[in-house]
Formats: sequence, C-alpha cells, structure tokens
Amino acid sequence: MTFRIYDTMTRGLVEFQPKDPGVVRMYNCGPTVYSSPTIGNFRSFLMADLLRRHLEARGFTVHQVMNITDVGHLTEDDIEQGEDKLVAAARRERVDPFEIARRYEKEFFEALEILHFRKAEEYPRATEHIAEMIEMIQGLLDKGHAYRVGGNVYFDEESFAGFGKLSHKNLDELLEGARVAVNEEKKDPRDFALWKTDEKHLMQWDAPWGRGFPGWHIECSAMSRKYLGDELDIHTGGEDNIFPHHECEIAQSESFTGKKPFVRYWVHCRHLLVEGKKMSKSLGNYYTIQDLVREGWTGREIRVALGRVHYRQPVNFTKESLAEARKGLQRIHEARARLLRIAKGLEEAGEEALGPRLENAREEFGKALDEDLNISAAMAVLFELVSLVNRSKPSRRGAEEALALFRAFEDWTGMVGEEPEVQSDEEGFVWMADAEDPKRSEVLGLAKERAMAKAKKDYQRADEIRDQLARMGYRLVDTAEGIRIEKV
RNA sequence: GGUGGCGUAGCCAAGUGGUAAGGCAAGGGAUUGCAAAUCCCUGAUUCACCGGUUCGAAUCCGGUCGCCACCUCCA
Repeated sequence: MTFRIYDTMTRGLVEFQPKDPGVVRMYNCGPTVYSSPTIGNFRSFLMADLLRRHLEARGFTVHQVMNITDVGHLTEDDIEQGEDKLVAAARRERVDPFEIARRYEKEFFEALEILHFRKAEEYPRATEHIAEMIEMIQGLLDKGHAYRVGGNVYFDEESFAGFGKLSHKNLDELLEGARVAVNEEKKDPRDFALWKTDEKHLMQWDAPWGRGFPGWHIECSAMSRKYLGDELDIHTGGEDNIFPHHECEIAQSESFTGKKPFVRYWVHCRHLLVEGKKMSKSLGNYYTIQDLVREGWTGREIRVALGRVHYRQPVNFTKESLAEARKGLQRIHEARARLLRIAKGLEEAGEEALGPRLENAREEFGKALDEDLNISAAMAVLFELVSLVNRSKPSRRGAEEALALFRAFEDWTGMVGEEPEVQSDEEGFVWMADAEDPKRSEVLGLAKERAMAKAKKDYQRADEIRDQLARMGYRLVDTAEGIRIEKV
C-alpha cells in the first residue's frame, strides 16, 4: 500500500515518501483576497483537502499551511499602471485595502466551511509576515542572489542555476515569447522583484531599502519557511502557479537556505471550465460558493461537482453537474437511511453479514486514492457499495458495519455526506428528520389524518394531504413496514 | 513560435498490453391504491481517424484531424 502522486518537477508518478517518516509538511497556495473566491480557486483547495484527508487516512500526521495573500499580487511591470488588485479594489470601493482583504478573507473561510473542508494548521496572512520577507530579501542580498536599484530589490537570475526546471521552460525561448514589457532597471528581463519602493502605494511598510511593499513571490517562500521549515514535502497550487510563481519560489528559497530541494513533491491542478468555457476573473464568468448556495445548492453538492474529476483533468463545472451530484448523493443517502432503519430495528433485518465484501470495498477505495488520488475510481467503488447494500438484506450487525464504512468514506473524501437521521415515533411512524423539528407535531397530525383516509380508501383525500406535506417539504412514503416521513 | 495535455455510449467519467468500471439520462419489467425509493433487464463487437509493432492494443510507435492549457494577473 503505497501512495503515488504526480510530481510536476519530474513529470511522472512517484512514490510518496516524506522527508521525516510519518509527518507531512504541506503548503498550499491560497487565495488572494481582493475579491470573492470562486469555484476555480476552490478546485485547487479541494485537491489539497483531499490530499490531506488521504494522507491522514494513510496514517500520516499532516501539517498543512495555506497562505492568505492580502497584498495584491502584482508584477513589477504592472506597478506603473497601478494594477495592484487589492489597491484597485480599494479605490473602486473607496475603502481601506485592509478592509477589502478582511472582508473577502471572511468570505473565504465561510466557503471552506460550506464545502466541508478540514482545517489547515495555519492560514498565515502575507501582511503579518513582512518582517520575515525582509529578512529573506536581506539574506538574498547578502549572499549575492539579489541586487538593488535605488529602493527596489531584484532577484538575480544569473546567480541561480536551474531556473525553469519546474516548468521545463527554455529560458531563451521564454524571452522571445515574452508578452511583458521590458523593465529597463533589471539586469536581465528574467529577474523579478523582491521589494518595490513606491510612496504612492496604499499598502506599504518600512524596509532597509525604503518604504514599499514586497514582490509577489517572496511571501510564500517566507511563510512556508516560517511554519514548515526549509524543506517541504508537498507544495500545491493551480497550474498557472507553475510559472512563474513556483519557479521563483524555488529560486528564492533554495538560494536563501542553500538546501535542495525546497519541495519534494510539486502538485498542481488543472483549471476548471464553467459551462464549457474558461473561467477567469478577468472575464467575470464565474460563480462564488455563496452564489451557488443562494441558488439552493448545498455545499456537499458543490463539493462533489467540483471534485468528481481527477485533479489533473479539466473539469467542466455546470448546473447539470450539480444536479447530477445531487442525485448521486440522494442515492447514497437513501441506502444509508435503510441501513440505519435496519440497525435500529425499525425495519426487518436479514441474515447477511456483508463483512468480507465491505472490507473489499474499503480496500478498493483506498487503492484508487493511492493511485494519484483517483477520485473517479473511488466514487465508483462507493456506488458499487450502495448497490451492494441495496441488493442485500443485511443483519443488524451487517448494517452497522456498512454504515461505519460509509462514515469512513465520508471522512476520507468528504464526498459522501452526513448520516441520515432516523427516529421512530411512538405512534407508528418512522420520522426521518430532526427529532426537534418545530413542524413535527403538525406533520404527524396530517400523516395520521392521511392514514385514516387511506384506511377508508379515500385516496383523493390521502393524496391531497401527501401533496400538502410535499409543499411543506416533507415526503410521505408507504412501505410494507409502515409509514415513513422524510424531510426533503 | 515553445512546452504540456486531451479526444471512451445521449451526457459525465475510470481503465496505460490480455479482451470496455461507475454515475446521470432513457426504455421495459417487478413492487405500489397511485407515488417515491429499491431491485431485475436493455446498452460501446468498440475507445477521433489512418497505418505499424504484437499471439493479443482504448492502452505502445508513426502520421492525420479536432479541442484545450501554460508561456501574461488568475487556483
């Protein structure tokens, strides 16, 4: 049982082996909080969450850090145009940039909860680590990996062999295709800014080279080092981060610490499509999690629609895929509800123990995820479990064990959902909703009335009441074992 | 121009040499007063196309076509 993961650096599947046995240090490139985080962002974070869950399922202790970029990422070439995103948003909304950042950061954390993410150990903010960045920049200057031009500091690409090794880019060709304006200050067009001095900038800090703000790569090098040390096991991000962001991080970090490799496994996910088209902030064709919740989709449904496709494959996020996720989750829910009724003695149990077949499913599920987080294959195992369980008549013990397996799969991936609620009512109904539901007595009253109508074969009245309950959000189900009431 | 990826049933999607998982949708049947849910049955002689290697290819090689991504702020 070994976990294999695709490493961008070596462009192949490699057996995962952390530097220190049993402990995984993972850094995820997090959100830039100048606008609402989008489902695109969350695809990348979801991959990180699944990675974390799988590593934990495999017995590792995971130390996960996801940064909050609350300084607008900007390239040195944008500065003259005042393109800093946070600053631009602040100007547009006529508020302090920090206010913007905190507001969207809050939205981000809310979305993490909605989507049932596991908490990372740290969510460091860039603006609270300026001192660490300055220390690193100074170190790079001292070691001859950076140079000053007035108050600006640039990383000296000449001083670092291996730039381009992650993205596998030929540096000379890179220059030809460059669409960025040449900055005359730099010794080499490939050099990138570590510190920029700009008195007019809204967010700025004192530094030995002048009052200004950090370049857009240094924060990850500084914060990953602070929380995880000089050598990380995993570093994740979207595919767009490979170049130049992660390339620059490697150059900075390895030059500063002198240790290689900075990161043992680079994991990147592909961008998603929205309704068949590329999603991008600049095009504005995106959903936020909150948008979708307002439309009535649950976090779990969004999570499944986003996470159902392998992370190195583009996923087309559509309303149809959300609907499909909903149907699938309902099917799982139905199967678990029946198991629960059997386990609680509310429905007749059978003889089947299920044991070996459950163990087999657990094994197959794990094997799928061990192979580069093959979530589609794992989901297939999950649905095979559903159909196995539906086909069989489990003993109470068997039902309990099957329920435990569903809980384990949920824990493992977050793609399965919560266990249904089942209560039996003393008046002969099976109540599948919160026991404290405020409408409970009203609903039960109507259900009783319908039972009487049905007994008198007054089906018209019975159907009327069932429709009425449906409008209230409850479904009445007649079964051989009695009447069941489900909250929809 | 450089680099990488993809093309599997109506749709989504596994499968990297041994004879096509799973989900959604659709049709038929069982069950039901009617429903809902569930179960059973029905699907690709075939994996964009052409050629090659092989006893054997969706899987390897060569070519063709189509789509996409990165190289620029974006996860």
